[in-house]
Amino acid sequence: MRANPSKLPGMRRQPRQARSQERVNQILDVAEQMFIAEGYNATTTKAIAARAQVPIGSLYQFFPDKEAILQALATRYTEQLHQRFTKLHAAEITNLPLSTYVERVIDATNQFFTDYPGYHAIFMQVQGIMSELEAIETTVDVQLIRDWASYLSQRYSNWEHADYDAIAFVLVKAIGTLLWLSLSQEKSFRQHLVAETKRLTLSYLQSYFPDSLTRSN
Amino acid sequence: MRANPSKLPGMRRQPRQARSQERVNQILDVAEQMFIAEGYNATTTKAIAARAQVPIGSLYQFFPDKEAILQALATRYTEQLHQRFTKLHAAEITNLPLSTYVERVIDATNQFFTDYPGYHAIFMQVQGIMSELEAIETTVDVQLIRDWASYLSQRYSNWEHADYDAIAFVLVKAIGTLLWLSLSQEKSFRQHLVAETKRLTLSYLQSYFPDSLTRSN
Amino acid sequence: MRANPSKLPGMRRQPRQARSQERVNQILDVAEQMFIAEGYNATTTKAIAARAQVPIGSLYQFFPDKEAILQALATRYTEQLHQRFTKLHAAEITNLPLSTYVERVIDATNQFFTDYPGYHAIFMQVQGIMSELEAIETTVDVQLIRDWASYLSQRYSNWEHADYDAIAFVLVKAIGTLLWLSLSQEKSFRQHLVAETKRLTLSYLQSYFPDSLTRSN
Amino acid sequence: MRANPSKLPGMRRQPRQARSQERVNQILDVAEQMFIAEGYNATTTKAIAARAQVPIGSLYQFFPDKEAILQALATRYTEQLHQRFTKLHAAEITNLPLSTYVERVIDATNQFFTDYPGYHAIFMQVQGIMSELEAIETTVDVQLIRDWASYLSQRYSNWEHADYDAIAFVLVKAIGTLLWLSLSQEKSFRQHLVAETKRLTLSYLQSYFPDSLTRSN
DNA sequence: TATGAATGAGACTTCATTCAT
DNA sequence: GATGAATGAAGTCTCATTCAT
Repeated sequence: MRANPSKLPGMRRQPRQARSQERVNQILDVAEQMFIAEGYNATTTKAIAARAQVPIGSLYQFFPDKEAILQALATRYTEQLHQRFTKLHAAEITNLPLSTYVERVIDATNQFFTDYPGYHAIFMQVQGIMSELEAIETTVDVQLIRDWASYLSQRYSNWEHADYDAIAFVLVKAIGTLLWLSLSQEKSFRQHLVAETKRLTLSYLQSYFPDSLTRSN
Repeated sequence: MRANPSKLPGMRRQPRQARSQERVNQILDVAEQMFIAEGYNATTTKAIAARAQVPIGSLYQFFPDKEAILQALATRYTEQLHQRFTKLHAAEITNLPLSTYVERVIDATNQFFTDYPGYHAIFMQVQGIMSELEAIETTVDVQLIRDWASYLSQRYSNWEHADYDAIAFVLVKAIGTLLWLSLSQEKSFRQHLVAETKRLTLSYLQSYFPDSLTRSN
Repeated sequence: MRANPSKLPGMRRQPRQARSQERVNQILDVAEQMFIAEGYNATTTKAIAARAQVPIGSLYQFFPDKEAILQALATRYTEQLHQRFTKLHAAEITNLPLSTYVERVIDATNQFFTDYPGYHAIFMQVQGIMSELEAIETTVDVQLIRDWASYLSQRYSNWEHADYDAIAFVLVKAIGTLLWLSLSQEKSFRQHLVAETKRLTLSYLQSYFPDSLTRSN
Repeated sequence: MRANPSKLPGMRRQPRQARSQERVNQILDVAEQMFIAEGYNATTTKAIAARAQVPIGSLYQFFPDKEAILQALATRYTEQLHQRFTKLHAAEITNLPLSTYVERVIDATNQFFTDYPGYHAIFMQVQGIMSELEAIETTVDVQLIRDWASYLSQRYSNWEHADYDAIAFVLVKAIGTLLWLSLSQEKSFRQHLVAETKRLTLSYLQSYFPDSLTRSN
């Protein structure tokens, strides 16, 4: 159903030879590091090319402009996220208690942010850089929301009045933001934040179960 | 972009004369609009000065550099937010049911985003622009988190094992992100998102009440 | 733009195979269109190759560099002009009244400019592109001037003190310039210009006839 | 009736201070030389700035882009030409024999080309560079044609069926082209060309006098 | 103090030409 | 021979900031 995973949109030329593909990855890796370290605007195409050991002309043969590098990075993240989600839920789909499920999901997300520090770091900036609508479509989370909405609607098809898309949106964005922000907090506070994120998620999901009646303070 | 060797945070000079204060506000208003419309980087100091009808030289008397305008904008938001929070809670501190309280808070936050569209729009971009730690300190939310943590710890001092700072952090960031993102969604989905944000908040806070026991899926 | 160290004038290889000749013509046709439409400098060799459906590598087998394409174009024009001139004068050499001869020549020239709009359009630009002397030699008109001087010196060998080369030069350049410039004028003014060009030519040639005595204003 | 002569269109800023005006002239002088020597395209803005001893940034403060320099140069030529024409005809308007008038005009034009070698050299190239219509309006000759048409229509108001605009166009363009091209010819041929240009002009003008009847060859 | 002309490093991108396959 | 990916010097123009007036 998905497009060929190795087809990065925004790329000028589809490298067919190993050397080209290698170069594209070099460029992407370097760009990722530099975007994180210096910011998108402060990173020059010349510097990316230099650090990637690729002539600037070649860089522009693969990517029509600087923004296309960002696009390609986004696509790469999307693929990685989708894979992780699929793998996790393939295992998780069995009947685990909700609290355990939440635990696992948050931990996995946390791990993802550690493995790919650029994920949020880069795409926060991008909001104000790309043309508005494009940016929204580009937002890497879109695929993840789709995945999660699909999972929830299958697993908990009995929830009433549930808009699975909205729920998935809320989960992805809230968890994503909180865990990402937690990364730059002091260790002790960071742990609290992770714990609170789990509680937030759990209580939110629980609220959808029939026996979860309204309570007052 | 020449670096400023004597980098002073905030404003260079506290204008004491009415005309100066007026000019500073002019500049801030114009900068806010332009940062939203064009992005921080694409907005030139010259353009700000021109639209604000202030000579570029004068602009640089009030603000040591471009970033200082952002700082000043952040400060202004912080003050506005603090005021709103205080006003709201001054009234709200009376014993409203939690669900009503949540309702009011979310609606007020929503209103704030409508009144000050620059709030999130601008500070999302800024992450990658400012030096990392500085950016975090600058984040306007800091004051709001402080306010809310303080409020919660007074109001619900009986919660056990509660880290009010973490709770406030989670609330501010989750609510802020979700409502802000909801702004750019289609009306119908937007309304769902707001409703879900209320549910998220409510169930999270409820989870702190003693009678809120664990339930399985 | 790397200079070509072994600069060969004209074409690198005389294509002997039909396919090659076809490709060369394709290239020339496309180059002609693009030079007119976009200008010589704005037209890239890659674009010419692409539109001509010829690999860029092959283009460079036929033409040592971009300028050689211009040269080849010039040569092609020269041949076409020479043919037309010959054909016209083969018929015209009979004893037509001078006014009729002028009429026919101007009309034919006009037709040529319509048929080959690149003729002047391209070679005006070239002045500033090619090295000075080369440019002059390249000027396509050279052959035409030779043809005309030869014709005049045979037909009007009785003219005294006549420098047929200079006369032909004057005729070719004046007529060429005026008719070419007339092309971009409004229709009504254009017609006046053509008529004036005829008058200019006729009165100039008439001035060489013995009975054409000096008159005062 | 004409706009302020010191107002060069295409300029970004009207220099009010002596130093600025000096710089603009510096830039224009240097650009003129380089456009002649290397061609418009081969001349870089950086090189102009360097040779004019003006920072590149300042150059761009006076001229929005490279083409504006050409425009300014055109305007400068137009003014100079207009002045010369006016001066010459102020004296010439007295009743000189036509042949003498022609002699004087051609000689003066020749002198102009010697004094301002860039006049034709530059604007020949420009045809294919500027946007079409703009180029035509820009062409420096426009003012000269206007001047001459005006002069002729006053002096020879008795000519019948005469379109003074077309006549002036023909004269300016034919004389201009021939004399300019003569510059790059060998001395002896050059002299013939100048003589022929005079003959061309004289016989053309004479053809407008009543007693100038049609003659056959 | 107020002004705005001056500065120049550096950003992004292009393109004629080559040469390994 | 035929191909087209690779190359990198060089081009135009921007803009935050300063400082002489």
